[in-house]
Amino acid sequence: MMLYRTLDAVLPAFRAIFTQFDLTEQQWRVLRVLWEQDATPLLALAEATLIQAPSLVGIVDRLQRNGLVERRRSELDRRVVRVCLTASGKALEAQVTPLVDAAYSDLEVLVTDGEWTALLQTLAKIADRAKSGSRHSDTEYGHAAHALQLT
Amino acid sequence: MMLYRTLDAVLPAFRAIFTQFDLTEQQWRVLRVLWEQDATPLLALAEATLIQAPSLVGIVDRLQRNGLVERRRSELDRRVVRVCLTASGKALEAQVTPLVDAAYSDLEVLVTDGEWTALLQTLAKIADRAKSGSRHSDTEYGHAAHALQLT
DNA sequence: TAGTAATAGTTAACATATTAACTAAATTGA
DNA sequence: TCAATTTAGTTAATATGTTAACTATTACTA
Repeated sequence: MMLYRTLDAVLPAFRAIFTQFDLTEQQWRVLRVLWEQDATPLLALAEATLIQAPSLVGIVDRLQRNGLVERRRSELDRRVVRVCLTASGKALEAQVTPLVDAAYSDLEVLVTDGEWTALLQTLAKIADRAKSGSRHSDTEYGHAAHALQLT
Repeated sequence: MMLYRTLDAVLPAFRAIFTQFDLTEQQWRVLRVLWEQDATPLLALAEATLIQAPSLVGIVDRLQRNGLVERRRSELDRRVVRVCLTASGKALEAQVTPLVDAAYSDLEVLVTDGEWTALLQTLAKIADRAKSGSRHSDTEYGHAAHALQLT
């Protein structure tokens, strides 16, 4: 899959940045959301980062262990756990973001503006339509419905 | 990253196929290569599947445990382990491939031919140039060289 | 209002990714 | 020819992905 090959080529540059701060790519994805909206409930964080809840639990565990975030149980709805930045977690933004932005800029130079917007549009289109197509397989018919859809 | 969102939308349709045959996506990627070129050395398999060797060891372990492949040590160069299909492994191709091809066809319908080829070309361009760019960071300079490159 | 269903988060079990270190076998070069 | 290096594959340690099941709360409904 070409998507994999592209990720495979692009990610190392970003990982090189993250390892300098003892972060993983996923941990950065979580922090990036929190830098925008602190105190996000865990499930909302899962949706925003495209990381499923069970994975996120471990990621937040490790961020917490490293003193970058903390969990706070909501008083209004005691099922909700809000993930909050600590002082160190907040401070990290100023260090990491410039490097990541610069790496993005390096990427954008590789293709023309037109190619870039066309790429994002096509990917968005595929993601959108593929997702709505696969929703039907979430019915009680399961695999059978999906197999039918393929023929 | 849009690439993630796209994979996230596209992969479930394929996974639904694989689970019917007790396969994972990675196991299928390995089989797909073997169906083209049986008896492939493990490291060559790693390169062809974009799966790193340490991951591949476990994947081949499980394929072997399920009776789909077997390991054969080369006589010419006794370091080399060739991964070979068993009869069941070969038989699986006729079952899985049609379903996967159909799923691909479903995807191709989502966008025009022009968008599709433009997408692949742009991704290939990015993958190619990003990879050659990051090769420099494999020098003795390590992170330092990379940080410089970013400024 | 008791009983049931839905929701938020977590745990469990297994498969995979990533980096470093390690073994065995081959290759190289003084 | 033998010591140093390289190569193929593996192991180890840690982080993440995936699915199912489970707990604690809250919301819904007869």
